[in-house]
Amino acid sequence: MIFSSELIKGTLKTIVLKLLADNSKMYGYEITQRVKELTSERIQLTEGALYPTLHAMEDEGLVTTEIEYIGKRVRKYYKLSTTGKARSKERISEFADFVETMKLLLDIQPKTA
Amino acid sequence: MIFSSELIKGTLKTIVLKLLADNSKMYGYEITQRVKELTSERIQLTEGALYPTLHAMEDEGLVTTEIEYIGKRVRKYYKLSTTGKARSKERISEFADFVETMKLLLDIQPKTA
DNA sequence: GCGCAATGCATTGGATTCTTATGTATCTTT
DNA sequence: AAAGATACATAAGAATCCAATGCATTGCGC
Repeated sequence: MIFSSELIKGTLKTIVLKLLADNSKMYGYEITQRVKELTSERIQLTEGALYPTLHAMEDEGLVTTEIEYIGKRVRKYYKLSTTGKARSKERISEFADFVETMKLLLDIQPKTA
Repeated sequence: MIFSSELIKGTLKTIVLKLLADNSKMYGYEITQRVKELTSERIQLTEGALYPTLHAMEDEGLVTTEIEYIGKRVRKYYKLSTTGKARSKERISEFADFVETMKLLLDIQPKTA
């Protein structure tokens, strides 16, 4: 089951920030694959959404980039700046709070694992 | 702290469906106030977002409406149709699954209450 | 009784965000 | 040699939400 894209809206930046916080550097395609893998294919980032977001994050100063060549193929790595690391923590904790609020609102019971 | 509207995106319909599932009938303004109250002001639905959504839900057959007059003032009640009730359950459970997936992805620890 | 805040409906313009489609190029597998 | 995976990118359009605005009624304070 793939989540309706409606739900995922607004979480893309948070997801990217988290992955970059855990991995010193990643490139765009790698991010899409990692998310697919980590979520058992339930969240699929499209490149049309991801690249503009990464560029915006660069403009905002949240990430820096470096180009590598794998053979003749270009690979553009992104890594978090200091600001980006702080932003990452902020967004994740904001999401956590949001989830708690939504759970109360929707009467969602904690999973008995 | 008010959640960044970015996060709330995509959850509006789910919230409305849940409130209508719990209350046999509600009107627009009441929904905005109830959400504000239930979330300690952290989620504030704007009317510009809510009314178009309610109208869309009516077109989709998820809700039916009835007009009441309080004095001379119009009040438009919304109630869930059978389809709407089913949709409500679907959306809430989808959100619950989404949250679990995101928690894994973001390494969010369950709150020790 | 007058003004302001609250109640209650609604629409519009704009911003933001994502999707779909397309484009280019290289590398790997069959 | 073709097909699929890797890897970048943009552009047009849809969807969704926000801020602003408008109208009308009701209640409260002074």
